[in-house]
Amino acid sequence: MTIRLVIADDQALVRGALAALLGLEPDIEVVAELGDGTGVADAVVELAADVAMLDVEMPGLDGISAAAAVRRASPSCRVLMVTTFGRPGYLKRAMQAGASGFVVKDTPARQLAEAVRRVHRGLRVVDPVLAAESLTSGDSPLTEREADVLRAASDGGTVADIAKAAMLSEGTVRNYLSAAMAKTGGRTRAEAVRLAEDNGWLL
Amino acid sequence: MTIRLVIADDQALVRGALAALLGLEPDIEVVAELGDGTGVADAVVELAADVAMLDVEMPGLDGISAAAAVRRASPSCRVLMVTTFGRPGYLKRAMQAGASGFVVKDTPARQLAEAVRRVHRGLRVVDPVLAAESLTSGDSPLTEREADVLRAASDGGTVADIAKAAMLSEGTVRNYLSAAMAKTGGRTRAEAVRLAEDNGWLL
DNA sequence: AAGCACTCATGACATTTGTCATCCCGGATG
DNA sequence: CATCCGGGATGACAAATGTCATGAGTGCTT
Repeated sequence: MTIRLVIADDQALVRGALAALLGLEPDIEVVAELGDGTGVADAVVELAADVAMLDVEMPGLDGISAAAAVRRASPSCRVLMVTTFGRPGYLKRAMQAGASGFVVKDTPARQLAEAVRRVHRGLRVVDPVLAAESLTSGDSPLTEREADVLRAASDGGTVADIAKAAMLSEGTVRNYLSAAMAKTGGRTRAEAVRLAEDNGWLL
Repeated sequence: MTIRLVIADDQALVRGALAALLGLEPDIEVVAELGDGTGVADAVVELAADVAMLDVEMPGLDGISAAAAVRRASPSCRVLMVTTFGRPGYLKRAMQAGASGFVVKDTPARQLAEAVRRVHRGLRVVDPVLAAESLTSGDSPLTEREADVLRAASDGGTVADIAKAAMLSEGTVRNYLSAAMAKTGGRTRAEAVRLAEDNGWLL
């Protein structure tokens, strides 16, 4: 009995290559390839998939939300997250969303099929390096608004821009930015954005 | 007679998957997989490769430099660049470095093998969307130092940090930043960094 | 009911940025 | 030879940013 696998990744090249690689395994059958997160839950139900392999960074519905949707729609289907960037914060969020595994894209290719089998068996698969980082980095210290403001600041606009985007007064924006800088340890707005992003605190 | 292909990409998962996908083609033989750009030229010579598939973003030697190295070491070997981000500036730089093709990672998987065959035949393969963007975006307006300073600014440090990193006076740094902001159209330092990065003007 | 954390806002203040004029030097380029 | 361009620097000035104290309202705990 083969493992029925659904793959979702926004980069078509990666998605296709991944499907080809895993399709070679005799015990794995790739039943669907999606380019974004929106249709994943439906596909899992419709095709009675056993495992869903999801990229964290995707247009439309992101991987974390898609994972939660899959778990809701089909609790018997395991979720394996695959990501380009090993942001510590992502790991915890993904696990809370019901993922069974979390690997980064520079893990050796042969380990991937094994990871799929493990999560299918109900085991958890977590990149050990990432797990360690996740423990040291801990939870996000940012409040929702602080994260919102940092996100709005991430494309480099002025305080006025951010205030407009977040529907806040300029003074308030500066306060939140100041708080975010203190909590992240950044000395400038841009540094705070970078640090928060690297930790996966901005979603 | 098969096409002897060398693949270099820093993400092991992608690299392996790509190799698996292309290895399925009867007329393509993957003779080497590398994780960075440093050994590519040597590998191409040693293995008498016909085509080198290189990622632009790699640790150590970047893809553009690796492409130039390959062309120098073995002019008969064609280079196909593959990139995650469709930065217009990369395209021109890659072509100037001697690449024959340039595709982004979200092109359909089946077109990839065809792209390899095309560059092997001596044809050029360029993502049409990217080609158009490249024309509108044009050359980098930044001088070398301006780009240096922007790069140093890209991790969010203060003017003092940048000055130290670039061995310049703080006033000079501010002048270069000001010039870079004017040329990129950014209204803040961070925005200028983002715009320059998006255009592929920072390497 | 009191305490606490989060949200939103002002106003005042010291720094930091961004802008501009101006200078010197060296290498192209006319 | 003169001129222009890039690299490097200084000083002055206006605007933006970062910091802090303070206040008020909401909602959740204990």
